Amino acid sequence: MLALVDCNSFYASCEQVFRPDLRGKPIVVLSNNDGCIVARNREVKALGIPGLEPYFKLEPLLKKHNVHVFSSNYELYADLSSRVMDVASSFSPDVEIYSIDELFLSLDGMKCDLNQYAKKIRKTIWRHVRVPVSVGVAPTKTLSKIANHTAKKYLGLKGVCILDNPKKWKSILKKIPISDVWGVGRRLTERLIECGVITASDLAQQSPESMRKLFNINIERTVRELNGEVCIPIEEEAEPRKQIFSTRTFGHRIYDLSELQQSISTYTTRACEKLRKQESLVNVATVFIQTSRFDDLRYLRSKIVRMPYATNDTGLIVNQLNRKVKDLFIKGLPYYKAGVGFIDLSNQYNQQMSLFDNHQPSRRTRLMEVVDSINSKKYGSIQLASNGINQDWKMRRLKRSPSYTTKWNEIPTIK
DNA sequence: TCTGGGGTCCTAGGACCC
DNA sequence: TCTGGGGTCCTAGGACCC
Repeated sequence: MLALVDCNSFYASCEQVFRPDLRGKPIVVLSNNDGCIVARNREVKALGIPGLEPYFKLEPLLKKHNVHVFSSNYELYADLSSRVMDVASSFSPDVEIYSIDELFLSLDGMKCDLNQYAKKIRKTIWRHVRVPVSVGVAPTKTLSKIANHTAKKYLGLKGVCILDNPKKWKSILKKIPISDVWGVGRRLTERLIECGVITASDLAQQSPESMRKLFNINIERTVRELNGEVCIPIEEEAEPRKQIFSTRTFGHRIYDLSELQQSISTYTTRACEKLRKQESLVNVATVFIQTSRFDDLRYLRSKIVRMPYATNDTGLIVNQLNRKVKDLFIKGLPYYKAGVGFIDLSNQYNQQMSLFDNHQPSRRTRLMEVVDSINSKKYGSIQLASNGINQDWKMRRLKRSPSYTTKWNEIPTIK
């Protein structure tokens, strides 16, 4: 058996941890740049306010209902997330942290009442971190997602749902629309409904082989998982990413090549940190700049860049990419977003060397290690001048709450 | 004043070469 | 009148997740 522990409207719950006065009040959290609503708590959902909609469109409605609005505060969420993960991880030797707000726990070999155990997980996390979670228990990841979804939906279940035999999950699956199944998105929903597959139960009854032929191997896995057959195992060691991206929309439209290059330099720095963390080197990268799809002048161009050798050297990569930005840049356009992606990676310790190829000088490798170790103590202590000083293009976060747990001068005080 | 997320993986199709 | 292969690289965009 497998437990999926998932925080309830995580970002909104984080905003309440140090603001007990907001308990029971409606709260939304906005995406980067205060663009879209990305988290709504139960009270907001009850008002019928939709998620992933532009904030400026819903602002009047939110004001009318006295909804509390927060910019995203990733410093706070990341810190509270790691506390939730620490506490939850103490309940199983085998865990997989799946995203910032959810993790899978293997309960194999546990000789205990699953319902009692799930309740204890929930209660302990609340006591230690003051973040509410729901726990879904089932034999496969896909079913535990459904169990978790059910635990959240029916208040009477008190945040816990156990689907440990076919009889239990079969009756639940009939009530779950196909679009709520993990791995089934908007497009697949349309196509499945055309085939008469409306509920999760309908999908579970399809033959896995024919689903593979009609769609792809992932749907086959979903069908099998809905029947209790494990196809997607717990991965304790995160597989290294095959691609690494860092992209952002700007705080406002920018027109200036040097500002674009500052942003590319900053995003490349971030991508390089992810790259070194997973002990990879980049062979091929891509860089893009674009205008908004809502502006009259649509422009999106990207460029593939081959590195002279497999590298994790921020300085070298920034230099290579910023040269290409110059080629992509057209004067006079209102740029809205830019980004970099490392699309061909190899392992740092498993390089196929050639007698004549260049490779990264070892002093550069050591330099990167030193930079990372300095920045691990205080992020941003040391960075390239090419990132810019003022960074006027950076995103807006006008309604950000304090970083209560990660900045000395923002620690809450008790009067 | 003006506002519209970010990340990973995958694939269709065009350009180019032989 | 319309057709005629195979491989690689690159770009654009889609699908899904949170």
